[in-house]
Amino acid sequence: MLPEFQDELVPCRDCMEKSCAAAVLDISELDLINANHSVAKFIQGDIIVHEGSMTSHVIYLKSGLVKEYIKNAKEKEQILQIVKKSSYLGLPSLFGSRVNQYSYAALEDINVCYIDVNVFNQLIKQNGKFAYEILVSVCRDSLNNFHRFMSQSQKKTYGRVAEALLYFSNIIYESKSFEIPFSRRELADLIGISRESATRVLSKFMEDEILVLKGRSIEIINMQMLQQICKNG
Amino acid sequence: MLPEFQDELVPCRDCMEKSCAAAVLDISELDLINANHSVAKFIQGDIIVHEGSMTSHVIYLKSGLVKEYIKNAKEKEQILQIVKKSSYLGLPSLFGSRVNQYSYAALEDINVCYIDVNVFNQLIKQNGKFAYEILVSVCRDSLNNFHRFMSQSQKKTYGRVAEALLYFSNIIYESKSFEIPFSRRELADLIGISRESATRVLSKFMEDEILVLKGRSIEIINMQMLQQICKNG
DNA sequence: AAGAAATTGTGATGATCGACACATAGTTGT
DNA sequence: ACAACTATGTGTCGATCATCACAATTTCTT
Repeated sequence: MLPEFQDELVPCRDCMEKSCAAAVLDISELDLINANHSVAKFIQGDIIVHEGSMTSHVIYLKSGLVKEYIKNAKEKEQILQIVKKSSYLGLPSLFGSRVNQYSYAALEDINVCYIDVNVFNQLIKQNGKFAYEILVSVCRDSLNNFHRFMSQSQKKTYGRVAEALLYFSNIIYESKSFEIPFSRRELADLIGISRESATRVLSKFMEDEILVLKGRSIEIINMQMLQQICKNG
Repeated sequence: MLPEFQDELVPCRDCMEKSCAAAVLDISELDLINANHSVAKFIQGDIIVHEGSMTSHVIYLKSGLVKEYIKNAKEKEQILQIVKKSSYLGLPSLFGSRVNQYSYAALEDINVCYIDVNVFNQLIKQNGKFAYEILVSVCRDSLNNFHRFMSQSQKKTYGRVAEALLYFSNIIYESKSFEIPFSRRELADLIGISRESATRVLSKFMEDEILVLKGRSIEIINMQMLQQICKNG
C-alpha cells in the first residue's frame, strides 16, 4: 500500500515522460519541480489516493493504468474512468475542492511523480502557457468523461458492454485483443450493470462470435457487429 | 433567435456583474475586454449556442437561467445542467475541443456578454491569477456535474425526481417554493426518465403531501421526506 | 497437493419503468 | 370563439435487468 520511493535517476529537465503541460516549462521551472518532487512505484491493486483525503502533492501518472472510482452509500463501487499514463490524477479535485473527490487504484504496476502542490500552483500563476495546457487537459478530460457517461446512460446492457469493449480496444489498448486488468465485478461497476448481466452479455457475444474470451483476455473478431450494437443501444 | 445587442452603458471596469475570474483583472485588462466585447439579450426559449458550432466568443451569463443540453441519436434531449447567472457557458468545449459540445437555451429572459476568444486566451496566458480562477471554475463545474450525474445514475425514478427537486430548491432557487421554467418533458429529460414517469412520481409526491404543485409552480412542504427519498434512491 | 476463498457462470423470479394508447386540460392563432 | 396544437394525466402491458440462490471454476494459502 505504501509507495516505494525510488532514487531519482533522471532530473525533470531530462525526463522523457513529461506531460504536455510540463513540456512548455523552461529549464529553471523544471528545475524547480525537480527540487520539489519525488518518484514512486505502486503495484497492482494498491490504492494511490483515497476519496476524502487532503492533497499536498499533485500526482502524475508516468506509466501504467489506474482506475478512478468512488463508493456510493451502499459501498458499491462506481468506476469513473480508466486513466492512462501521462496524465495527472485528480486535478478537478485539486482546484475545485478542498479534498479528493475520487479514489485511485493501480490496475497494474505503475510509476508516479509527486509534485508539491504549492509549486504546481506557483507555476500556473507565473506561466500562462502552463496554465493554459493544464486547463486544456482538464477540459478534455471533463468532456470525455461526460460524453462517455451520457452515452452509457442512454444504453441498455448490451450497448453498454459493447461500448466498454470498444473503449478498451480503441482508447485504452489500441488493439483488437487485450487483457482487461479487472474482474467481471469491476467491469460491471464501470458500466453500471450487475455482475451477472456482465457475464451473460459477454457469453452472448462469445456465442454470437463477436469476440473470443478466455478469462480476462478478450479478442474482438467482429468489430462491425460490436459497433452496431454499441450504436443501437 | 438573434440576440438583441444593447448599447454598452457600463464599461467593464465598472461592471457590477463581473465573474470571480474577471475580479482579479487589473484596469487595463478590463479595458481590453471592454474594447472587445458586446452585451446581448435573449428571451425565453432562445437558443444561444448550438451543439457543433464554432466559437469566436466566450459567453458569460450576466443574468437569468440557461439549460445546457445535447440531443442524442434519436433526437431525444438530455439536459446536462441548469446554468445560473455569473457563469461562463461552455468553457470545457472552448479549451477541450474545436467546437461546442453542448447547446445552450434560455430558460427565461437573459443577458449575456460576448468576449472575443483571442482576448480571453491572451488574458489567461498573461495573467496567471485569472487563469487560476478560470481553472477553479471549470473544475468546480466538472465535479458538480459529475457528482449529480453519478448520484442520479444510481437512483430509481422516485429518487431521481426527489434529487431534481432538491437541486432546484437548494441550488437553483434557494427557496422551498419556486416555478420550474420547463415542461414535464424537459424535467424528464433532465433526470433521464420518461415524461409519463415524471408525471406519475410528482402526482404521488402530491398525494403523499410531500409537495403542492399547480402546473409548473412547486412548493415543498415535507423536506425531510424528500431528502429521505433522495437518499434511499 | 489439499483445502479455503474468491471469482465466475447460470437459472428462476419479481420489480421497475418505458412504451403505447387515449383522455383531458391549456395555449395559440386566426 | 373555434379549431389546431401542445402539454399533461392515467391505465395497461411487456421487456429488461437486478436480485437471489447455488453450482462450477479459478486462484490463493499453507
